[in-house]
Amino acid sequence: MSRYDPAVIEPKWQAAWDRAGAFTAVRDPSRPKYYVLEMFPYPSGRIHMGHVRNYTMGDVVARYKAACGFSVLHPMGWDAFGMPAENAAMERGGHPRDWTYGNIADMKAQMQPLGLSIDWSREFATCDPEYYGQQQALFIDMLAAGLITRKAAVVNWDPVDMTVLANEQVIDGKGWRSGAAVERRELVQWFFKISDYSEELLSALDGLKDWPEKVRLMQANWIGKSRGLQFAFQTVAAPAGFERLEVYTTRPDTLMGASFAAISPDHPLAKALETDPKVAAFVAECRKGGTSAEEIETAEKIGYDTGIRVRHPLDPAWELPVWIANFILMDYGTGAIFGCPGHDQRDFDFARKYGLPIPPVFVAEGSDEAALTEAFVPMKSEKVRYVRGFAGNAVQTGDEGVAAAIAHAEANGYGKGVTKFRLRDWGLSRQRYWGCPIPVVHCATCGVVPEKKENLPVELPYDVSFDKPGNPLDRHPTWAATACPQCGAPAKRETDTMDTFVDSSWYFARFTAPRAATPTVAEDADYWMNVDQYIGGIEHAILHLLYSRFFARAMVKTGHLPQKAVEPFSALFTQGMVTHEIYRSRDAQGRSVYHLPEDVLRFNIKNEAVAFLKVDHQTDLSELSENQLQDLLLEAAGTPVEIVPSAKMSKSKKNVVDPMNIIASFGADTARWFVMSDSPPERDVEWTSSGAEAAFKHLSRVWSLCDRIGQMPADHKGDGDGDADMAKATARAIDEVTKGIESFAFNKAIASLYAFTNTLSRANASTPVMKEAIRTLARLMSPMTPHLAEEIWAAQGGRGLCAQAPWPKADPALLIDDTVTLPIQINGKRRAEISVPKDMPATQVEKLALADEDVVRFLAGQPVKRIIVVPGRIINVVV
RNA sequence: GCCCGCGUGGUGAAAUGGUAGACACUGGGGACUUAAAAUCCCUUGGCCGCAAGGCCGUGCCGGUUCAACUCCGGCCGCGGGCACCA
Repeated sequence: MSRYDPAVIEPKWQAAWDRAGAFTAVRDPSRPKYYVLEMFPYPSGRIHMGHVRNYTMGDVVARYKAACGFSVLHPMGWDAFGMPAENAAMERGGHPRDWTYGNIADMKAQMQPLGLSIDWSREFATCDPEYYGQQQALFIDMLAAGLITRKAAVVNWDPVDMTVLANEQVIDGKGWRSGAAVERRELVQWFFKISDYSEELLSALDGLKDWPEKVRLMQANWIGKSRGLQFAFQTVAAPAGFERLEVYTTRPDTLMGASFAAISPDHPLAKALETDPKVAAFVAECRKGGTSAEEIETAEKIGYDTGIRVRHPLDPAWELPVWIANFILMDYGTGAIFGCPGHDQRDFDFARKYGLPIPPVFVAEGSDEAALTEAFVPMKSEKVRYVRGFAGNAVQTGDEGVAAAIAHAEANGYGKGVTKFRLRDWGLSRQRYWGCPIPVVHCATCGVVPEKKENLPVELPYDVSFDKPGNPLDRHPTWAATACPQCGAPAKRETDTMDTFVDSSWYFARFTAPRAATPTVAEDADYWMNVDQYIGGIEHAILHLLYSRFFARAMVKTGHLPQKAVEPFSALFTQGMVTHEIYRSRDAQGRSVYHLPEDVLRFNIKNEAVAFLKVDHQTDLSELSENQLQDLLLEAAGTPVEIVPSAKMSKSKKNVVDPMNIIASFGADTARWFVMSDSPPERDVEWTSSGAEAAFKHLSRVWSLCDRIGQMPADHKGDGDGDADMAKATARAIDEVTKGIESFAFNKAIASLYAFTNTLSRANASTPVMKEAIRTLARLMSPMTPHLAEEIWAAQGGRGLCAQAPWPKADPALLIDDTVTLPIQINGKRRAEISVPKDMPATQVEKLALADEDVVRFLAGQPVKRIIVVPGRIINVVV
């Protein structure tokens, strides 16, 4: 009997696929197409288990769809611009370009042994000038189409390094390198006008039927459409030009609960007041810290009473103080609010802190007015009783109250109902080197002028240094010097580069014609778009996917994509992470020390997991049995390590498993089989070494089963029903695996394959039926374990490559059982079961059930109140 | 702080209103073996019981239903995102 040796068979079949050009995508109008895409990776240099899982999922779909007769496009590329390359250059020397291309080569070499059905001829990296040059062409067209603008934006400013920091570079309000307190500072930046599409991006979500509901919800909340009231307060004692203070509120029904007005520290009025040193000091205090919403919203709420007053719109005699407050965002609404502490927790906390009144506007229906200990914020759909209402009924829902308040304001001319969106324009300027240069020129006479398309790409210079902080492009001696594309006078290039989200917002379109001299080619985009199945991490649920949806619209508008591609991803699947338990010990100071799984010996004693460090043993551990090892370790009391529950694999916790080690020990098919089995793909999967071994054992069992069937005498006859049973089991396996793959329930498809393999290995059917069954098994396994499937296919007389064989079809007649087993519940608890013909009428089933001896015993003569028969499902007897 | 998820045996999970624990891992027992490894077979939610069988059980509390892991309300815990990480 031969041994299952993936190291031999895997390279062999990969070479065979290559020779056959099995995965080269060809535009074939006679066949339906299928475009499957996994989110392309950042080239960190090492693939990890998350990549293996992501690409295996895509590969299962790609191979399955190819078997179903589709012309499949399954490309791969590299999201290659970004900060890590610059950080590496700063920390270790070298150049971002060399670092990146080196990593791409390393990662590609690690991906190839997985046997993925990728069309590598379409590969590109976003840092290829060929790619980003086309991105610059897109930018120029978008600029001409009015989709891009320039305005001020707030950035994290490191006052010591004199540079802009990314949010992740701001740690506890301090710059990660300098340690200096970060400030918020305004800078003029380029923006994509994504907010022009707010309504469109929101309403089109309804059409994305094959997207997870949670992603659509997150995007809808992010876009944040709200209906509210905008009105102006008349100010008292405000500087000239600030006679009115515009505010926006989504709860105008709480207007009578106003106890103060508050403006953002970035509000023009706050700026006007900065001539007062006390205001200037307060505003400076507010600007400390980073720009992230998390940081701003969790910071302690502080305020400054400006001394200015505003008149309440419903009672000019009623004056409210105007505060500057750090939690008011200039980007949202008008940058000014009225505070209603009774019904907003932030306003409540603020009012408490500064001793402002907290009047309730409404109370729960049936309650009386009482002093509040926290803000009362019921759902807007809930009915409440207004004790300080001014519009609509005394008892009404919040929604009704809001509508009535807007109507009241409009009728009385002090405000109007407006719709606002939370979505802001997309700032794309980055003051960094390793990104796509923004293709514009600043000319003293012509102003900002786009570069001519024939001068593209505007290429990054290679001779840059990373010895100082700041943007190397900005301090390059010659690069920025150019001629104005309009007047020809000496002019300066834009030295900002683009956000890397731009690169990933259209790569899926570029894959349809990756070498074209234009961003896309109409015939290719027409044939291949849209992406039929997009697969990636839930962490991209909002930004990447929203930006791509915007870009698709922009590309339609500028003629680079057909109208049908406005929603570029027809179906989306978000997969979970790969996790691993963590091994931790403590050093002399009690600090955590983490250990790699490969340095730890882990086993179970009576279902109790224990782990020890593999250290300092003179004996060669590999020669000992597990029992001997247990004895040895327990006796020697090797350093025990604590097993910490699983978390996402990360370098800092050292809970990483290198896919290359797994492939070296067990082969790619085992790694692929394991990541697809057990856990549902949208959930996190726990990597366990025992699980990987079990996967390998199972594949070895399939291998020896194939061997055994191959050696069966040709004239072997099975048991009486052996052939019929095998045919039924085969049909069921085809049906279940097909449904599993179609519904992204790969774990269930694999469970069916386990069951089918068990049936097959215990079956006694005739030789031709057994051979047919194992060929079907090979076909069904091939999306998950393509190399093993080819080997079995070839051994059992399959024609051509398994990878190019059609998907098996189940005979529907074999899927139907003649009799069904019906559980019988008494008062909802299962007490008995009966077997009946599948189409027996309910009345007859009822009689049979009540006559069942277990049922009679349980009922013990009690009268039956009701009996429910769900055909083919269950019977419930109520007494 | 805000938005979105998730929570079922010792473990990964299955069941999406209808028999809770399919399929696996681990553990326990057995066969084979001089012995071990490998392989194969049986068993494996908890409690009570000699057994037949019974009771309990899907993070916690409450509700809807003939019937709830599944739907609704509230809480707890964990994870993802929050616009310059990708």
